[in-house]
Amino acid sequence: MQPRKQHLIDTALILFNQFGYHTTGIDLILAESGVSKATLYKHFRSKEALILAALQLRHEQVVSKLQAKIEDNKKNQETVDPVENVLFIFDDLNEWFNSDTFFGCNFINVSAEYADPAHPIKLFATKHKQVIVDIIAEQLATEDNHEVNKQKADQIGLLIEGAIVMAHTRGMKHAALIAKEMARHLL
Amino acid sequence: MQPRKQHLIDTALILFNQFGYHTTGIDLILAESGVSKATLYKHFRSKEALILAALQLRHEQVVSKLQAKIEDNKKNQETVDPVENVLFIFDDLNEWFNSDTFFGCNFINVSAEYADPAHPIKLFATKHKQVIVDIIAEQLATEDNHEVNKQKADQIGLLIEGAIVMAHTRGMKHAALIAKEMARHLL
DNA sequence: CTATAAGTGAACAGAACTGTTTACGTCAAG
DNA sequence: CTTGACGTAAACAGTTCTGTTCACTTATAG
Repeated sequence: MQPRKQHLIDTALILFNQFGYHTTGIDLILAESGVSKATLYKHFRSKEALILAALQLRHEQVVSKLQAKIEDNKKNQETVDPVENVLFIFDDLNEWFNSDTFFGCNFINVSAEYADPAHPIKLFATKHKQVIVDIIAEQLATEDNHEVNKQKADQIGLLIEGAIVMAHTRGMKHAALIAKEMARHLL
Repeated sequence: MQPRKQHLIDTALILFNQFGYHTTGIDLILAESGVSKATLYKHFRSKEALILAALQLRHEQVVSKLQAKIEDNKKNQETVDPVENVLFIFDDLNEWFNSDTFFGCNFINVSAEYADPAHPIKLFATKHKQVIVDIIAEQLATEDNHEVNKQKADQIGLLIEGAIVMAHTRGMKHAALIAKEMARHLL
């Protein structure tokens, strides 16, 4: 990956998340990144392609951080505890909400702006959410009863979404702690 | 309220919700409503004013439906049951998710598009969410301990947001039933 | 040294939007 | 029957966006 291209994606991801996908124009991304317009359109054939690349980056960030933490937990545990191996997610959310880089979830936000369920951008967001829940289900897996695991994973997923929206639209930075208590109660 | 003005607001609300706030241009609203541009700008000084009017309408719809159901429940109960007086919300959500007029929550969506917390549109969305939670807290009120009620109301609010996002971004129309089970468990 | 790939800057086209203005209908109430 | 509020149609101004093009520069590997 050429450095300019990567820099464009990095910059675009931040700006899209902070200001929205329609609101953020190409020119702002160019000004902020210091890249010329011709270069942008050499690497991406449209704004939509750049949005998808930014979402792809975010997806990889989230998934790899999640999996790294899971690996880490497994190393530091002699006995694997499926509950604790999921609850840490809410601590991560808590950190995120209280950072100065929290402007809501890219995928929830982009879903709001690209409403058509058949739109590639919306499809990507849907897929991302599904992947996260699948990873959670995997963590909750015990020897038996996969159906129950999937149900519990959906419940955790619902709590995550709820916490993000609560933190973003109501500004309640402690939403992750509320969700964590609820998750502990349910698991 | 003049009929044209009301018709503009009604049309705008539907289109904004279905297609998004930036995507939906003035011209689409005019074409769909059959009203002229001059008339629109006689009633609203800007697109933003029309958005706020549409959100106000939606706010009133949600609040009045909620309160009507609460009144109804109180009449049909000899003993007031705070839990059942809140759980019905998820049945309403379930109907909504399975209707053909579900395109996510107006206020969550508009929060995604207008990210600046000081923007009047975002402020309106924040206020709406707070009003809903306050109504729920009121329902959960017993003789003592208001602090606990507020906490439980926030939990219910979180479940509602989670269900909406789950239904909207992942297309899971049964999300309200999942949330209802979780709510019953928590209350 | 030179060929090639990558990038710049600036102008431009074309589309889409918001918002304004003007000249012209319609219709009910006094 | 006329006045005034309400509405229409259409052209227009002005801005903002995406996307294209082209002449020119820089960096680097062989």
